[in-house]
Amino acid sequence: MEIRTRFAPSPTGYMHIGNLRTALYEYLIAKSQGGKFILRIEDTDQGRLVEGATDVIYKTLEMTGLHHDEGPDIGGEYGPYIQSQRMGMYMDYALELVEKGEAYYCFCTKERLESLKESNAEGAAFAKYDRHCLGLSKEEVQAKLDAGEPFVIRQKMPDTGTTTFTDVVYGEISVDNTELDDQILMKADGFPTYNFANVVDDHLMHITHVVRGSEYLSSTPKYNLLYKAFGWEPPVYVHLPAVMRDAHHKLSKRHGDKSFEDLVNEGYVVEAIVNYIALLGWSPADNTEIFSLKELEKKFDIAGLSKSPSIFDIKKLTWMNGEYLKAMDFDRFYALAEPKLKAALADTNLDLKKIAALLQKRLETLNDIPALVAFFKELPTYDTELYTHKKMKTNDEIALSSLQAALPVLEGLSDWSEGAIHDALMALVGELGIKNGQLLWPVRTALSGEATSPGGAMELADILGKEEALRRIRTGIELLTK
RNA sequence: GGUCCGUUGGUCAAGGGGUUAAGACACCGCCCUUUCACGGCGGUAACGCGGGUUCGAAUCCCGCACGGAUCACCA
Repeated sequence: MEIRTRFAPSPTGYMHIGNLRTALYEYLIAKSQGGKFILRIEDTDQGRLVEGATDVIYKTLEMTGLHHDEGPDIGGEYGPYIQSQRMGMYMDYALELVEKGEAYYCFCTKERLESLKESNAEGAAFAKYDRHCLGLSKEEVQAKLDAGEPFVIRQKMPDTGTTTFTDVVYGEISVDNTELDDQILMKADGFPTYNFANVVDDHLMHITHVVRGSEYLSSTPKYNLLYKAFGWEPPVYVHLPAVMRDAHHKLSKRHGDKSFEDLVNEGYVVEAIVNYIALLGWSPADNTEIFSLKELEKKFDIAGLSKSPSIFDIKKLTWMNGEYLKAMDFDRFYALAEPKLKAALADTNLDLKKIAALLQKRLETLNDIPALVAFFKELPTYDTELYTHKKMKTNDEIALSSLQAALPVLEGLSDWSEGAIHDALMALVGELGIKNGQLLWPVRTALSGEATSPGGAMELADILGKEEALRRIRTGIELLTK
């Protein structure tokens, strides 16, 4: 049987990391078995509708490579794939259940339900519906219907026994049927409740594996009973532990946690984000950690899913991002870095590619670029203490004489290339009989004005160009002469 | 409160009766090096608690504690 999974997000305007991980696993469960991954937009919460929100979903799936096989934008056999366009069909299904005696009309007012809860007493937050309307005769129901009384349709739960289902990650779970409330299937406005619509949609779309957050674990018995009431084959359930911000809170946009697009804007590469979240709640049979989506499709196995929540660790993502940056070919890296470099180094004639090449092995995120390259544009004011470096065996005095010796040598260079600069400076080191660092550290410092820089003396001199490099060395000599 | 679920280093996690309890991130140290990085090598650090079962328990069972989820005419 072909595996079919679905991603059913609400269009909220951004892609939550937890949702993206759910989508990833749904995609992988299907694709690792040659199945289909379906997109269904659950937009029935009119109050939460956000302009352009569905585009965010399409765009995210596109960027991450989680291509769906069926969906609102590309169609498919079991549409429509937008829930708000399916609204007409649910009442018939609910009525079918009423026919079968698996559901019943309820005319109770909200006020009555309210008072029911209040009378429930002793701190118990939960009150089951008292089935006031279950005993209504056909005639009574018809009379109320004819009178135009508003109604809902409730699922009739079994009075006895237990409902058991097997979840792929959590194992066998049983619940006493007396725990189950006669939940509402159709609301008074004629629309289905989320739970009901979900079951009907999943069945109609031939979804074989329902993959969702573990918060649905406790309502799954009701889902299963619904399938049973219809005489439908229930799906395989795969409940996923939450992605947490810390030990006590789920990741949430409202509390300032980053969405997928936030991370992208902060300079994280899409592949690294996907790679990292794949590992939040799942681990491969071997010990590898870095893999592409394609590799994941081969490697993925439901057995590697874990039961306990995992905390999103931005530090590890950051490390992984650096790994991706280092591993990608230079052209791609340059394409990503160029906009940042251009912005940071506007109005200069610097060779951006050379700078990018220096940067590639030292970056963790693209957004680190501006701070790392600012000195190329303008020499920062710096303290001469920078010239003192224990390991390089330098101090102000040595730095001054080194810079003074280097100046004429560099001034006399006609070929201003990294190789030529290298040869000239190394020759000078030999001539002076000092250690490499005693010449090169002061030069690097004078050129950058920073304690650390992407690249050493020769590289910086080359990129800055003869005129600017010499100017900075003279500035260094001046500072040290005071 | 009822019900359901979870608990291995700071974090992600492997391991499912016998292990010196993997690996990765982070942190620390050393090496390499013209800085910083990269790279290499090494180090600190964990089975929530209490009972059982067993020759032997991180692993199986039962309690407990702690944490989370859920209990809408929301999705």
